[in-house]
Amino acid sequence: MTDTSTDPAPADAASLHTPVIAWFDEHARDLPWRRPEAGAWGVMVSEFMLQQTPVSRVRPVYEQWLARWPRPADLAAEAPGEAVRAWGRLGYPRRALRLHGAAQAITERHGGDVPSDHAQLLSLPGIGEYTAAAVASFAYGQRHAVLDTNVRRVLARAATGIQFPPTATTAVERKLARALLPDDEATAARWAAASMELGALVCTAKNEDCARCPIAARCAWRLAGKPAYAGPARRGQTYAGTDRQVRGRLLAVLREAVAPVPQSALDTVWHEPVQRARALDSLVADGLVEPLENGLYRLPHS
DNA sequence: GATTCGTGGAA
DNA sequence: TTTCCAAGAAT
Repeated sequence: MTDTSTDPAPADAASLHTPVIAWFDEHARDLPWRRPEAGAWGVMVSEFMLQQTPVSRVRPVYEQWLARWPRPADLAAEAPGEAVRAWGRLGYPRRALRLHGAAQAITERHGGDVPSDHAQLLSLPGIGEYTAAAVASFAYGQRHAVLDTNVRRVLARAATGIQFPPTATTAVERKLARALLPDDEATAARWAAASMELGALVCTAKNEDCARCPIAARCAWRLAGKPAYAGPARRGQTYAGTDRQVRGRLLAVLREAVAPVPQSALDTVWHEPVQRARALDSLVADGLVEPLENGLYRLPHS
């Protein structure tokens, strides 16, 4: 072993927490779902909306939702189609359906309060590994490894020394995240939010700003000379011409409509009849569109 | 484990 | 203009 006593310390757990949390105290964005009045329901709604959708687009829709449905029971009492309509253009509208379903489950099984138990959260529709940990940590201050794309990138760089984490979360990443979790519950929750914010604002996927990073001196990736990503090519997602685009156009028509629309109104959104029919069928299968007996279509009423 | 599922802003 | 990618989940 060579003498590395003059080199910066490697990124062990304790040396990361303090500077990252201190940075967070100074630079955290004032987001509505971080305010105390948001409550667990506000945190949960924001987490659904933030799944693959940027903060800037979520913010206005979030405000509308919380004003209209301040508690889970308020949303649960609505037709699911109203959730889909209010989802607007956030994308991935199945999230709206799942959030509505989660609100119903909370109303029926949890007395109308967002559960604090991780396993109970995980059992709700639309809540997976990340969101369950996020709600438990952000809303209830619990100690969980919150592994979103930001945290995974921060850990990949600071601790592992690679530019990007693997495509899907691995067991190795989970183990690392747990090992780096502060022992104290409140500190762990703070660390989760802080490390995520660092990835969102400074340690970004493109154009990372190491000059503003509180742990740049201990970052394994930077110390290694920031080697380029060596893993498999991350194939870009084409969109034009896909079923997803057709589904999006079909649903846009139904969101704007105040009454059920005829087939002919849906036919105008796409020229190719086979793909058009396949997309509509898939929307019906997903429960996002409700076909009526008279050949009309609408957002789901039940 | 690989695919599918929207949308729009920025580089 | 094209490409990247943004607090993932479900299958």
